Amino acid sequence: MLRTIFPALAHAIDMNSCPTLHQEGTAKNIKDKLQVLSMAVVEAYNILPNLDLIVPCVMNKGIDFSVSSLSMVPGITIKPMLEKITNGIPQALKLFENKAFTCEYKYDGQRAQIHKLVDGSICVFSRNGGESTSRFPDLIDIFKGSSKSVASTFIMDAEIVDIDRKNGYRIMSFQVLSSRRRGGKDTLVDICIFVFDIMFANGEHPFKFCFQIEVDDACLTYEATLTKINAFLEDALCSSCEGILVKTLDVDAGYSPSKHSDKWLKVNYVEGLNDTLYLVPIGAWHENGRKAGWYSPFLMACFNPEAKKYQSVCCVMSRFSDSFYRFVKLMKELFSRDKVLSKKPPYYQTGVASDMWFCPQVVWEIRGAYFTVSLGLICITDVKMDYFLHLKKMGINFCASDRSPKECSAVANIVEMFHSQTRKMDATAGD
DNA sequence: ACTGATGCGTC
DNA sequence: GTCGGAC
DNA sequence: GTCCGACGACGCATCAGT
Repeated sequence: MLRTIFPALAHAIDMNSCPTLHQEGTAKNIKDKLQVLSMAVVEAYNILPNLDLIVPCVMNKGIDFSVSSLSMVPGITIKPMLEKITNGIPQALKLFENKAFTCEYKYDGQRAQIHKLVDGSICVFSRNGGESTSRFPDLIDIFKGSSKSVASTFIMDAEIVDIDRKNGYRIMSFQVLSSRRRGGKDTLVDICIFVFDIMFANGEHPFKFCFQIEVDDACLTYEATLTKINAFLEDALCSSCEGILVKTLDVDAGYSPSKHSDKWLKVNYVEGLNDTLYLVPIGAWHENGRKAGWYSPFLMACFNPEAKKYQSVCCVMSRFSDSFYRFVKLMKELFSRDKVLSKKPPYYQTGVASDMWFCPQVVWEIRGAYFTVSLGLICITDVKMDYFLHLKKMGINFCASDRSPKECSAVANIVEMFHSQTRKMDATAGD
């Protein structure tokens, strides 16, 4: 839409409202002008995604239209600024070489754009611009109680996080936050709001102004900086955060709506789990659509030597590249005919009902960045019955290892890995 | 009143 | 949110 | 390098069938 419809719209409006345009100057000149206009319309849409307001303005201003022709309007969402994903702190440092920057925790919650309208009411919008005011009556109360005299209107960017105030202000996972009853009234899940940007206040656009800051640590060596940020990331992970955001403070710093901007960098995992998991595919679901005829996801299990049972650990997701499908036929041989069991065997322990069950045949190497834990189903009893561990950011080596199924990872190993990971995932909420 | 399938919105 | 692929 | 559509997990809400 940004690269097709809006430019076309801008051209159409302008050709219509300024018929003499194509008589002035060279073709290239006109093309350049329209290019600039297209960009301006796109930019305007990002801060005011409402064509009823943009179109009349473009018609009025013609080729002179620019983003400053319009203003944000409390009540209409700004397209949220997005961060660029990095694979670790060294990459972030390289991108911000010779730049001033700051680091923040990246909380594991729900993005919220909070508006105070001219009539004084508070509205909450989600990342996708949907209104979710009714889900957070307690947020409204907080703002009603605290912002009366500060600003008549504002638009701010925040993260809503679940916090356990009765238990040492522990920050709970997104999973717990999302278990809130919809439509208000929920006393079980207490929230906390971390505001990290103010895009609009009392009719002004603070983000248009450059930061005036004093730079700390300007003389630190690369190694010292790396150490310091590593420690900060460690703190964030220990505080149940998803990772950290590294934000530039340079002269071009500012809010860039709708951009996976390289002004914000996300570092949310470092190396991945130290150990590879060796898991056995014990079942699978049928896949539809483009991948019809193939299985996904696969249900993966580890082994419990005491109980002599395979216990489910996670599903292997279906995100296979097209090139992978060259091996589909080969793989299918592994899971067809006599290898398919008629029903779930007693030595498979899982609460999941997959479409089909396989004999334990092969071991796949699964790498992951960290575990999360979720409601439902079953699995690693030491963590909690009725919870299901999930590996995030998985990588799979389908070449399989040469281990036999019984030599796959043991339950105890996986539980130990879960408990020792830096990022703390709460497994006891809701009790 | 319970259950499973489906829908919708979040990440 | 991630990912792969088109541009 | 950037953008965008197609995906996935997972929660509650809703509804049809029992």
